[in-house]
Amino acid sequence: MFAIGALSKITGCNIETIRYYERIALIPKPARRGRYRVYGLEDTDRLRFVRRARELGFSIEEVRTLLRIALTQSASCEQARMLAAAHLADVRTKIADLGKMEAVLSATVAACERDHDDGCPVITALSDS
Amino acid sequence: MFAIGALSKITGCNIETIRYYERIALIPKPARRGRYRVYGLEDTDRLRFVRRARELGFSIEEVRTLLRIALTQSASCEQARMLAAAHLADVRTKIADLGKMEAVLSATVAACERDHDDGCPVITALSDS
DNA sequence: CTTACTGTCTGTAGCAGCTACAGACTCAAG
DNA sequence: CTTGAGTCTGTAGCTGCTACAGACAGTAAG
Repeated sequence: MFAIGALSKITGCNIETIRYYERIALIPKPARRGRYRVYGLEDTDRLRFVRRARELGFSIEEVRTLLRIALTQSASCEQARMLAAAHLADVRTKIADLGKMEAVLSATVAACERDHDDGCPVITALSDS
Repeated sequence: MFAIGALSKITGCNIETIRYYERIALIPKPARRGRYRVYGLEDTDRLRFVRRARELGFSIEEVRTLLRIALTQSASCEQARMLAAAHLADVRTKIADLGKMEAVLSATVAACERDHDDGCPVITALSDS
């Protein structure tokens, strides 16, 4: 049994964020010793789950769903896979979008390093009609 | 000279967004005919500039700086390049982060498609200590 | 001329997902 | 007894829009 600061250190999750997750009921309200929150191993596991899912880019609502799936006995694998697959597609789209940005940016920066005599290529790239 | 709806269509920028950009002084306050905003070609150029910069992922503050650079005679190429290069690095970091997510996600989804007999791999990946 | 419709106006509130206070309190060590 | 670290609640802020509500302007058809 430990306080919020310890939980924060263990999980690498900001104290304010932990309280935020509690407020939005992503993690359950913990027991109290006096007015202080006290946590146990289950809380650690749960928060770690949340944090990992967040690190993989799942939205809060998706994490909520994943938790629901994880906590039911009948652990609906199908549902979890669907969710993860949809999110994966999302991530791939984002990578593609960023890839396009990267291409344009690196080209313009390179052009700017080569010749910035008649107008900055960076500015030109944004101004061209 | 045209109204905000036309500007929106020309630039592909949402009406509400145009007004938002005006409010935060990213674009100048346009002339008015009665209470209606009227725009000209300069406004179109400026908004296009903003929109392009945003599409390349520059933040509002970065766009502001880019505009300042673009609008000064002495068009500091160096500054623009620095900004773009910094942003490029940022984009690359994001791509790398998303790439890591993608790897984990695709691996787990694939595992889940293969065998979901003893526990869903998706859920397990999030739960493992 | 009236009616209807479309476009525009201002102002404010909401979204995600935190983060950052202020100001009060509790508790253990020195 | 004091000091410092940790914790508490509650609220406001961040980015970059987006979505209303409720009013008004301008045009076209009947």
